[in-house]
Amino acid sequence: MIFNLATGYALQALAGLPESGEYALTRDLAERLELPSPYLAKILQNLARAGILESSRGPKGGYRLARKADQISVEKILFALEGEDALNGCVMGFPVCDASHPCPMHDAWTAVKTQMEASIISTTLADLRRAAVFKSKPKSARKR
Amino acid sequence: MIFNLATGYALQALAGLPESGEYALTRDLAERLELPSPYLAKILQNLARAGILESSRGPKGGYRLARKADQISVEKILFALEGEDALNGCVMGFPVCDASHPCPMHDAWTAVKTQMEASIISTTLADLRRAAVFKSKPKSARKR
DNA sequence: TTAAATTAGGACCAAAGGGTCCGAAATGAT
DNA sequence: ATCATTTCGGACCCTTTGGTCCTAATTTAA
Ligand code: SF4
Ligand code: SF4
Repeated sequence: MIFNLATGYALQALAGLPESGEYALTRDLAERLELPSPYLAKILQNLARAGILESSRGPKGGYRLARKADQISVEKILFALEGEDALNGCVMGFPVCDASHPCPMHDAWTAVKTQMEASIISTTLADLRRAAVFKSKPKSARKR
Repeated sequence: MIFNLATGYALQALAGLPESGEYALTRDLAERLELPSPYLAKILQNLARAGILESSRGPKGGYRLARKADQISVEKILFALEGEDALNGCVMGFPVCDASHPCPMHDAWTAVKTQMEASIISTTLADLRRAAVFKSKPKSARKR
C-alpha cells in the first residue's frame, strides 16, 4: 500500500467524526470502525496536536473536527501523520532523483505521482464522508 | 516510497549484472553502487532462488542474469521480492475494496494503480540498463 | 467538593524491514 | 588433496511501525 496503516485509520475515523457540536468518543468510534481502540486513540491525539481535530476531556468530551469537512484535504491528513515530504523522493526508492539523468521509468512514475498528488489535494473529508464503505463492513471481513 | 528499499536495490543491482558469460561479484557490485554489501548479498540470494539470477560458488563465481535483460520485467522483480499481491489491495490501506461501495478516491486510485501496473509490466531490465543514473552517483550524495 | 468520565502522555511490547556476521557448502586453481 | 574464493543459510541486531497499558490532568455533574 502507499499510505501507512495509521493514515488509513485516520481517514476512516475522520470521516466518521462530527463536524461541530457534540464530541464523539474514541471508544465508540473504534467500535463502529472495528479498529484497535488504544491505537486509534494515539492517532486521534496526533490529529488533535496537528490542529485537525478539537478535543475535550471529561464527561461529554471526545473529539470533533476543527474545521468544516470540506476544508480538510486528504493531503493535510497525510502530511500531518507522515510528514510534509511524504510524497517527495523517487517512487521507486532510488536515492538520486536527477532530472538530467532520468531512469526509463521516470516519465511514467512522474505521471503516477502527479495524479496521486492531484487526487489527495482535491479530495476532502466531505467527499470521504459520502462513502458507504467507511460506515459498514461486510460481516465476511470480520474475524470470527 | 512505493517499493521497499530492497526492491530498489535489486533493480539497481540487476541493471548492473552481466546478461551471460562471466559472473559478477557481490562485493564489486556493492562497491560500484555504494550499497551495503551483506544486505545486497541477501537480496541477490533471493533473486537467485526466484530464478531471476544464476549463481555460481567458488572462484570465478558470482551472479549473472538467468535470462536476457529484455525478458525480465520490473514486475517480475517486484513480485519475487514483495510477493505476488504486492499491488493488490487498496492503495489507501483500507480493508474493504468493494467496487459496489467505492470511496470517493476510488476512481482516481484505480487510475493511478492501472498506470503503475502498466509501467512496471512494460519496463524491462534492458530499459533500466540504458539509464545513467544507476551507474554514477553524484559526489554530493555520498556520505563524507 | 467529590466522583466519574475522558483525553494526554509516556512506558512498554511485538512484528517487520533493513542490515551485519559467521560458519557451512561448493567450486576452481594449484 | 588442499586451499582460496565465493555463495548459502541462519542467527542476530537496530529502527520503525503497529499496538497495548497505565497514570496524570482536565472537565462535567451530582
Ligand atoms: S529518474 Fe528513475 S530513479 Fe530517478 S526519480 Fe525518476 S523514477 Fe526514480
Ligand atoms: S473504494 Fe476507496 S477504500 Fe475501497 S479500494 Fe477503492 S480507494 Fe480503497
